[in-house]
Amino acid sequence: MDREQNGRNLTQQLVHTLGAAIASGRYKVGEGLPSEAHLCEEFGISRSATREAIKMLTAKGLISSRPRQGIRVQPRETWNMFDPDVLGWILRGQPTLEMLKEFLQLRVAIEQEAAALAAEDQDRPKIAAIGAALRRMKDAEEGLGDSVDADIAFHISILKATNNPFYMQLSSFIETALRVSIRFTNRIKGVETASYKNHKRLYDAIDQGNVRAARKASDTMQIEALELIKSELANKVA
Amino acid sequence: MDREQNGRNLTQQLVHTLGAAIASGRYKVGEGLPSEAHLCEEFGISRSATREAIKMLTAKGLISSRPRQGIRVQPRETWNMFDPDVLGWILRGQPTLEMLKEFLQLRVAIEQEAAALAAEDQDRPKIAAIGAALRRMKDAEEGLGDSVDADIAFHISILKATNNPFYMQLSSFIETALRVSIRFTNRIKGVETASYKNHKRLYDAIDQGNVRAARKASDTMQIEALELIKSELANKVA
DNA sequence: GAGTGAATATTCATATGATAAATCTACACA
DNA sequence: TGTGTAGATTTATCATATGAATATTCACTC
Repeated sequence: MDREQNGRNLTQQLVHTLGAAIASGRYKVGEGLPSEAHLCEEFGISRSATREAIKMLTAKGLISSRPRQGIRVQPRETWNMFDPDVLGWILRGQPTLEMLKEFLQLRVAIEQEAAALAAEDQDRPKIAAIGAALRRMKDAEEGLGDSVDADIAFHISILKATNNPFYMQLSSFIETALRVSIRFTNRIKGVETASYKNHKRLYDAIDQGNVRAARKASDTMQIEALELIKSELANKVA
Repeated sequence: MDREQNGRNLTQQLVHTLGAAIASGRYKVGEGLPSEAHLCEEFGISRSATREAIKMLTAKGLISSRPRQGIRVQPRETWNMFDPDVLGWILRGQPTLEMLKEFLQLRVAIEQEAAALAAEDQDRPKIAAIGAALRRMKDAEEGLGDSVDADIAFHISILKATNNPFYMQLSSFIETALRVSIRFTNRIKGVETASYKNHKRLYDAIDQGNVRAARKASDTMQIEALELIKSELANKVA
């Protein structure tokens, strides 16, 4: 194993190496990974480090480990899909259009309601943070700063403005999903899709506490992207 | 530590003991847990077992561990709230009304869209499974079987009918949230709140592929509960 | 006195070897 | 054919030693 990989320690490195391998399907569900002893040899590290990596992957639901049975890949239903690492491993591979659609179907649900909650909650400092993110998007349109980062920051700031820890916790999920989606849609359309106008409409609705308008603005933004992907999917099949 | 705790091995036991302690707030965020060596002594187990438990909790985002700094409780934002274990530890404690409200706010988003997706997708076998769960609810009303279990099975079957792995993965989240919520609302109202009629309306909408009606039926079911909790919250404050 | 940097001590990280526990497999036996 | 037992394999746990990282302290310089 490449011991220079980032600043991570051995255990972390192995976790990411194996996690990515499992997510990519290199090890099939149900089948076994190499045994503990075999992994040590393969990566040239001690049993402690290996076992700790195995335990971390177990905690994320990717594998199980029992005496005499060995280490097995668990069915995907038990994977902690909302764990940022797991999500990253899945997406880092080859995100299929199908997968992108599934992401967006969840984003539609989450972000729409988040916008509504933010509008309802009226936490002024946090709404100000949304405004700041909006300005960053405008700046980005004029070449100042990265537009993808600004776009993501905007969406995250809305989640934070819900003051609901569950929505806040979805930040990393949304961030990952969004980054992949944006890259993908930009590739399809050949242009940047982030539209300042749509985002401003959403911000204004939240700022004014207009729950219904906030929900609608969020919905509008996402349905576009979802339709795009669905039509791409249809093309692929045809 | 009680070595007879379930069939779990030492590491698992320690994970659950510490996880529950952290979630309950026994160890404050930012502050340190006892050091590795101290934990070994306290629970009478070896360093390997202790370290593996620490790694599992790290993987779930509850703690961090660095040389010379020790083991620290991470801020709640980094906890994997959607990990069934973490969620269980949080709820097993004393779920506050506030927390219940937050759950429900997420359920509203998820289940509403899930119902819409199920109606749109029209996966007949899975819709049949929703019908079966509905019948179990009816039976439960007549004293055959547990009504809470039947209620939960109904909601889970809708998630499965979306054919979207992200929604499916939320099953355990919804199950936990639902079980706690039902117990709570029943206590408040002094009666069973599961209403067969509402659930049937939702099933019919999905069965007929009526996306709009499905969304609305799901929404109606949950807004009721949310309003109940909100008014309880208002009472408490007053 | 303030700031800088080296020495120190503490704590986690890794390695290794030994033993225990779990459980699958196969074989002998009824 | 079914059942129980012995053996083999693999993870689980323990114990101990050494390495690496870093917060703290304190002496030193300006």
